[in-house]
Amino acid sequence: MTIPATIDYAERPAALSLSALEIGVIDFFVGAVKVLGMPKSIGEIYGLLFVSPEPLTLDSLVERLSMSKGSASQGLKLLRAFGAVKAIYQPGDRRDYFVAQTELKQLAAGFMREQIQPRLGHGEERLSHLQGIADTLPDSATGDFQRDRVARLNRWSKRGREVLPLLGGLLD
Amino acid sequence: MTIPATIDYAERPAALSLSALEIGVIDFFVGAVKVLGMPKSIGEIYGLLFVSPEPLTLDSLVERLSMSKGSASQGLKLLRAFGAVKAIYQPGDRRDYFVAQTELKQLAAGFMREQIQPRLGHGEERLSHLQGIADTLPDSATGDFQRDRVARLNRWSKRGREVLPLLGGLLD
DNA sequence: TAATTTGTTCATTTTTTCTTGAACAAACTA
DNA sequence: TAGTTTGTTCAAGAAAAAATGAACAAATTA
Repeated sequence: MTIPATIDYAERPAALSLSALEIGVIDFFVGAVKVLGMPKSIGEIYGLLFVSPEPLTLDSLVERLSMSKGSASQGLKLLRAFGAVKAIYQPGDRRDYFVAQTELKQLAAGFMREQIQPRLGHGEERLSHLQGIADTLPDSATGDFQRDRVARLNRWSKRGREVLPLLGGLLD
Repeated sequence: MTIPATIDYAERPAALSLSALEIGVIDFFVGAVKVLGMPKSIGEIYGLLFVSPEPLTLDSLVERLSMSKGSASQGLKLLRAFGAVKAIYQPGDRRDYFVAQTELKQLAAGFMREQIQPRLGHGEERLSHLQGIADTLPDSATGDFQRDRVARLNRWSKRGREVLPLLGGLLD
């Protein structure tokens, strides 16, 4: 298929342009990952894989999203760690092909495991350190107040550990 | 109480230094607000109010946290919008005094209302736009696949609207 | 073996977000 | 009224996060 001489391809280099639906879906996921505090490139990659009926290679993501190879590689790495994307084998082709994993429960579990749990762990450590300090506080009004605050933090933490696992059940 | 001449107060200007417990609690909240995607200053302000037995003025926050008046003012504004901090009236003093609101359920509700709900609203809009595009897709394999994807997004959205309100109940 | 394809890593640049501080307004006080 | 205290806003600077692209490694092919 040849190209009419009147079109200026300097504007949009070599990329196969995205359809309105693709743009819309990508836009949706870019917004979603922003809510979760992740970079836009993650939403772009996942979004395009999510609407694509066939698996895509790293290079096709780079081309269609006009994104650097570095970003695409890093983004896919993270998405695989989440279990949000998986690589599939295509016979007779050395390249990796990627597809979106679309089970909401699984996506939530991956996000929890990779992003939330590690940080909560730090919180627990800090909390036991705090408990140590609280135990040495003088037996004054201020000391009592502050011990009470630390006790409250411990209740929050306990509540968090009880509630988070229930979320999985709500998403099946 | 006088100050031994050997200590160099040039390092830490005029601020009343923080106790180990205060530092620990602030550190805990700085970590927590990071998880929620908020600036560290928010965690510092809330943390100090949380451990303080008596209400604090804007100026005392500025001084004890070595933070600019602008940050403190902006931070308190946001925290009040969340319902995480409230201003209380002190007779005979023109200044505002602030205390931390410490009901977990209420904190979660404020976060939901101010940070999450508005962004979910945008998502809903985008989604109905997408549905419009999906309806015009040709009756091909690709069209069917992509309509299915949009249908899946709608199910996710519906599920989200069902599940989020339940969270409040888990935190009482 | 040399050249090519595919993908990763990471130092640098770009972009975004946060903080600061000065200008301002409102409420009080001398 | 002029001056002070208290708090807000916002432009500009600083810091943090994300994207880029070039160097590299591994696997493959000629």
